[in-house]
Amino acid sequence: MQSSTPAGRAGRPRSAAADTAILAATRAALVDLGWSKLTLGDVATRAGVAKTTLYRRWAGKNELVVDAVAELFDELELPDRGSLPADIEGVVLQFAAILARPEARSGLMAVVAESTRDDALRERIRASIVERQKRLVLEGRERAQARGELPPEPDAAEAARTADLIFDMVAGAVVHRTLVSAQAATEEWVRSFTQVLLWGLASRPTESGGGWA
Amino acid sequence: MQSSTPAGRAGRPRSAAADTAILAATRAALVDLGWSKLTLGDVATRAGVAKTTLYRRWAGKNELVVDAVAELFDELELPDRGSLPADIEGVVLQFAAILARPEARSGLMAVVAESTRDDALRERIRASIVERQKRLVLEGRERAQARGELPPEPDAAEAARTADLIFDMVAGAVVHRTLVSAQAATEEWVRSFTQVLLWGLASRPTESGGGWA
DNA sequence: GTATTACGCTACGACTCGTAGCGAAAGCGT
DNA sequence: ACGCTTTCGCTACGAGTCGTAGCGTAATAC
Repeated sequence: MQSSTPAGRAGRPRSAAADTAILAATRAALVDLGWSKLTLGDVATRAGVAKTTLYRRWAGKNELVVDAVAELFDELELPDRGSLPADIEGVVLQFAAILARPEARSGLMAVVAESTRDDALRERIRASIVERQKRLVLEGRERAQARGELPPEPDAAEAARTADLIFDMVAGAVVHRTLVSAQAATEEWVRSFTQVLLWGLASRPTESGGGWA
Repeated sequence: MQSSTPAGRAGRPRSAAADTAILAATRAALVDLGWSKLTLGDVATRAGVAKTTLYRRWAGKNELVVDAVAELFDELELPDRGSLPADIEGVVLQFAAILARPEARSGLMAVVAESTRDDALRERIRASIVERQKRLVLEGRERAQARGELPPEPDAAEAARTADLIFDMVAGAVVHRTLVSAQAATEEWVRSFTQVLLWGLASRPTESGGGWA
């Protein structure tokens, strides 16, 4: 016999308020201290919970920061600006605005760095951030196809490869511009970037050889 | 009266061998431990020097890792493959090969993350890695112009902006592909990426409005 | 009411940090 | 050859963080 509660075990349930408080405290600590000087003890104090509570829910600093940063990117949405170039510019500007926030800057790159030696962490990042935001590429393409700006995709595998390429180019360029080159992704820059991306994509063959434009 | 030695102060000179040993030991430690678990004491032991010697030469872990990683990218060179697309594909593949090495993966992203909160560190990265490798973009453009594949640049400022855009797109996309998406930059991927980049750039107006193609 | 789980708190050994102090070693200039 | 200057290796140190264990209490399901 199953219990009446869905997946509920017996006993005192975990406080959902504590979760949100901890994640918010983590972001605040990232702003004040950055990743390397962030300590779990400090986060616990800021959140008003015991350090042990933190260790009961997260395996370590990496996992905690991934979850704290992942929430930031959930506010991304694809604005309907009327045309594909305008849509892309809009979402890129949103992405740049998030990366301009210190809690995203220091946190995101740090966990990516750690993930190069931790497969489980990399998978956590992929699932909770990367794959989650790839929706924007897919939505954008669907909307452009509905507008007639893009042709339908004949080959599903090729379409997936193209989506991956776009995502790597967009996210990579914006991250590199803002974090490595340390220059703001201004509207002018975004416009130039979008133009290069779209014209370049227009040249892509559908596999056989010729472009579709 | 100046001393005869160029910039030499009196006293025992610093061992150049120690520098190379320390940087090599740092890369070895990055491979074995990654950035977060790398300790300066361990590096000193691996290099066969005292921990105090290390602190006399570098301010901290960040600066040390920047120097250790920067050396990796100095082996990049622009191969002459006969055409601009082929040249780009060649250098991108080299870049991807370096990023495939664990000492580059974990080290580079970690110091970039730290640099978001440390202006001096960011400047050190910019000078010793970013600006240093931007030469590849400039060389590639010059060579393509000599071949007649690209027109001469009328506006120097616009040319610099374009070079920055190219660098952000190339480095960003490769880094994102290999480190975040965690997929190898295969020849097929590099070919697709290069095609998009070049076709996109071909569309760029020289400022007035029309493309030059 | 009872079983079960989460929570807050304290304390702990192990480890790393960055620095200070010392004597010895290695060049530089005369 | 000789002193001057700087670096080097070594040891030791207080401060801080880590992750865990143990305990009594609080909150929920049955």
